[in-house]
Amino acid sequence: MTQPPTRISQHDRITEDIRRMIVSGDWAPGHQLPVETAMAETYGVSRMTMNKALTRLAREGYLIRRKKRGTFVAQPRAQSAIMEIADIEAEVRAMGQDYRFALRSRGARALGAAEADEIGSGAEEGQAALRLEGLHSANGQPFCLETRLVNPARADGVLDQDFSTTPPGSWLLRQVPWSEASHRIRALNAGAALAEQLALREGDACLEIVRRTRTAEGWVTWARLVYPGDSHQLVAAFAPRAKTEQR
Amino acid sequence: MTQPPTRISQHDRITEDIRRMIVSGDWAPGHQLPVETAMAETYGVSRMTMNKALTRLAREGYLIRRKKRGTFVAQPRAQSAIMEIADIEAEVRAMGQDYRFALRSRGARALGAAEADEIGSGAEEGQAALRLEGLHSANGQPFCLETRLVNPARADGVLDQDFSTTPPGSWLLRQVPWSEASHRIRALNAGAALAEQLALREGDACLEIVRRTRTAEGWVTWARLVYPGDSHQLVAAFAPRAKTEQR
DNA sequence: AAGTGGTCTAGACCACGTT
DNA sequence: ACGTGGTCTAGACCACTTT
Repeated sequence: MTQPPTRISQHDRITEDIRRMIVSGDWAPGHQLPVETAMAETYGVSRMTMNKALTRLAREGYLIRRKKRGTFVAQPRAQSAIMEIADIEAEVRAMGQDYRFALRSRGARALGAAEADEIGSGAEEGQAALRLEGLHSANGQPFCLETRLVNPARADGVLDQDFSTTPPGSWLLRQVPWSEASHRIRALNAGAALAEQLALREGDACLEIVRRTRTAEGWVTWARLVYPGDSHQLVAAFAPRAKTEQR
Repeated sequence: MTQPPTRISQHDRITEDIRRMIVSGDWAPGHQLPVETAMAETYGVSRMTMNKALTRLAREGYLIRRKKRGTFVAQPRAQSAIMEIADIEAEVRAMGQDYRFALRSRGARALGAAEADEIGSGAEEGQAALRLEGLHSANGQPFCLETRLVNPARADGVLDQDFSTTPPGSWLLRQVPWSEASHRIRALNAGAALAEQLALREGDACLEIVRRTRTAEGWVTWARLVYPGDSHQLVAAFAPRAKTEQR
């Protein structure tokens, strides 16, 4: 009952073993696993340890567990996947390129009705907001045009902050901990103004990402990021094959 | 020591309690939590139960735990987020629209060098592949043009399958359990052929998603999905504020 | 009624990293 | 050396669901 000289924990070993059976197809979706106590005995561990592995696989979406029914291999999720949207500065630096941010315009003003509606999360017409527009560039080339609205009530000191060369996103990230964000991605044709800012021809395809950030207390910031479509792409590596943490 | 008449488990209650402290900002990033034993006593549970809650929060990315150092609130991740890419049929139906798939072309042939390179995951020039092209439509309007390559060696029976009205994605999902996928998203201008297929004007912006699917044994399928950029958008709701399952 | 997973405990030993 | 989290156990009771 003593552990062999391994560095890896029992429940990790068991978790990986079962996961391998599933992803290799040896255990097809719908396959029923032995009962917990039997598997514990098979692996030579206590039921608690076995339970830890099975519970984890269930939370990750590989298994479905039902009382009295048993434990089954889950159906893979319908062609869905997960895409990470990275921080712009980190993304540029990760490519080994020089990163710059330049503020183009700045102003404080009240929200319009359409803006408040777009922002959501309790934003109201007439509410004060800071509006910023700036350009992210990589090796001197336009990389992303950012338009941003910030709620001064949810970001203390934002009005005193100098964003002339520091992107507001980075500052906000440090100041407003643990906010939530929603995203929307689409393609659009560059208009005249956009084309000039991004050094494109009018009509060129661009990738637009709109990010809305909030805390439980209300909206924090709204950001629109526009990338030249031919040069930029979002990438998600081979990775999360199971569903997200379900909270 | 007996439980009060709650339906919720202790570790879930504790997990949510701590999570709330973090997302509300009461515990800022970097904040050090009391030691596990002390917190267990505070909550009136055993150390194992306390550990379950803390371990889970650490796996979800809210906490960083270091031996001898202690447990700390993590820094929020750099402006990253998670985007789900849904199944096309489900997506259309979710909008309450009529879904159709129509196969445009089909053929079996050997992979070219460039194709094999693009597919990756062990795909080799000269390897047999099934090539499919079809159009997904919603309420009779072109919704997405799909170009797909399938590895017959990894998808038994695919050559005998009739995809004239059934999208290959749905079939593959049922046949090839628990594969992994990587994704790439970008914007592009519609060429003449693409514009005709999607009923757009030449030059209109489109959203392109390339999905590569594989199992441990090798590549399964490669798919290119092109959406009219102005009508389609990817959306990720307010949700995963913590990092993905780390595996 | 019975079988299954869900939860919880009290105690123990270990690995690791700082001191 | 010491303090922290990491892991593990043997046993127990409960909740849920099907028979």
